Amino acid sequence: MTADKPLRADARRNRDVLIAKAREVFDSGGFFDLRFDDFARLAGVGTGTLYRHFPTREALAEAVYHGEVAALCARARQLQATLPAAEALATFLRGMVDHIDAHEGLARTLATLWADRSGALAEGSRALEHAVTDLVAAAVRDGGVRDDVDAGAVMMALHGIGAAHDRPNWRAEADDLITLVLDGLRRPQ
Amino acid sequence: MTADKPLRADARRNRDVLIAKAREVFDSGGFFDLRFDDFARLAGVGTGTLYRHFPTREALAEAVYHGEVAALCARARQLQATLPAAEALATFLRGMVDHIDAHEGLARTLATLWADRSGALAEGSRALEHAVTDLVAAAVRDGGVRDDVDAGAVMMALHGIGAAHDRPNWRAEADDLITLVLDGLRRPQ
DNA sequence: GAAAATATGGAGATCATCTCCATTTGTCAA
DNA sequence: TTGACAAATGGAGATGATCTCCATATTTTC
Repeated sequence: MTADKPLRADARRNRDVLIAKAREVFDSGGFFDLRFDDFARLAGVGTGTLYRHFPTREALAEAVYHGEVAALCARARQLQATLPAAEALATFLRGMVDHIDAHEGLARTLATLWADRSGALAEGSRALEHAVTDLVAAAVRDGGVRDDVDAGAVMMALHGIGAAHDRPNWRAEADDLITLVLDGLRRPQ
Repeated sequence: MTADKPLRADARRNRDVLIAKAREVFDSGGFFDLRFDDFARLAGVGTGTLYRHFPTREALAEAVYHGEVAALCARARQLQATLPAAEALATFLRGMVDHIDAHEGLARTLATLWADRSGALAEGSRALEHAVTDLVAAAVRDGGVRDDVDAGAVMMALHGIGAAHDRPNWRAEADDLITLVLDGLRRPQ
C-alpha cells in the first residue's frame, strides 16, 4: 500500500538500525519516557536522520509495531479460516488481551496510535480495525452474532482495554470486558 | 475530603477567574491545543500564579470539571434511589454517552484524567468510578445482573468511549458498546 | 570516474514548561 | 488606624525537549 520508493542503501541501513534500537527500548517498556532525540544517539545517527525517517515519536512507534500488527492481522485471518466465525472472533479478542498483557509496550502504542488525532489514521490502526471488522462481519453472516451493532464498538472496547493498561486489576477487568462484549454480541435467542 | 485551608481573598479571586476562563476554552474544545501559560494571560494573572494554583494542565482540567463530575455522581445516586437497580445502571450509562456527546471537552478530559499515570488518581476519576461500582453492585444484589464480572470492566468501556471521541461514527459506536455491555451484563437466564 | 541525486549529522533555533524571588497585597492583633 | 507578619503575586529567565537547516558526505547513474 505504501508507495515503495527505492531507498538508498545507507538510508535503509540507518532506518533499520533506528527501528531495531527503538524495539529494544520498546520491549523494556521505556519508550515513552525517553527523549525522542536519544533514539538517534542510541542508533548512532544524527537527529536530522532520525527526523527524516520518523517525523514523530508515533511514526517510530508505528514502524516498530508494524510487524507486530501485521502478525495480529494474519492471526485474525488464520482464525477466520479455521474456526467457526463466532469462535474465531472470541479467540482473537481473548488473544488480544493475552498479547497486550505480554507486551508492555504494545498497550500504550495501540492507545497512542489510536488516539492519534493527527488526522492521518495510522496504517497499523486501520489494518487492525479492518481485521476486527471482518471477524465480526463473518460472525454476523454465520448467524451467531447480532447484526445491529457496529464493529467499531468492539474497537472501542479494545481501545479502552489498551488505554487503561496501568489499572491495578487490569487483567481481570480486561478479560471481563471481553466477556461482556462477547456475551452482548450473541444473537438474542 | 480536601483539607479546607482558608484561602486569601485575592488568591481565591484569581483561582476563580482561572477556572472560569479555562471553562470557556474547554467548552470551545481547544483546551488541549492551548499553551498552558496562555491560561494565565487569559485570566490576567502571572504564570507563577497559574502554576501555584494548578501545577499541571490536568489539575486545571479537573478543577474545571469538578462540578460536572459531582453532578454526574449525584445523578447516579438519584437514579439508584428512584429506579430498579438494573434500569438505573442502564439509564446512567446511556446518560453518560449523551453527556459526553453534548460536552466536547468532557470526553477528552475524562480520557486524560483516567489515563493519568501520575499515580495520584484524580479525585474526580475516583468519584466517578465509585458511582459506577455502586450502581453495578446494586444491580447485582437485585439479581438482574451477573455477579462474575468486575465493575472495572464497565469503567474500561467508558474509558474507551471517552478516549475515542474523535471517531467519525462515534455516537453510534458508543451507543452500541453500551448495548453490548448492558446485554452482556444481564444475568444468563 | 565524474556528475547528479540522495542522505547525513549535529549545531543551534524554537518553543512550551516551570522556577525563583523581589515586590505587592491582605490579614489580624494591638 | 496601623504596624508587622504571612500569603500571594507576576513575569523574567532557566530548563529542556523538539525540530530545522545546510555544508558536507555518500551512493547511484551514465
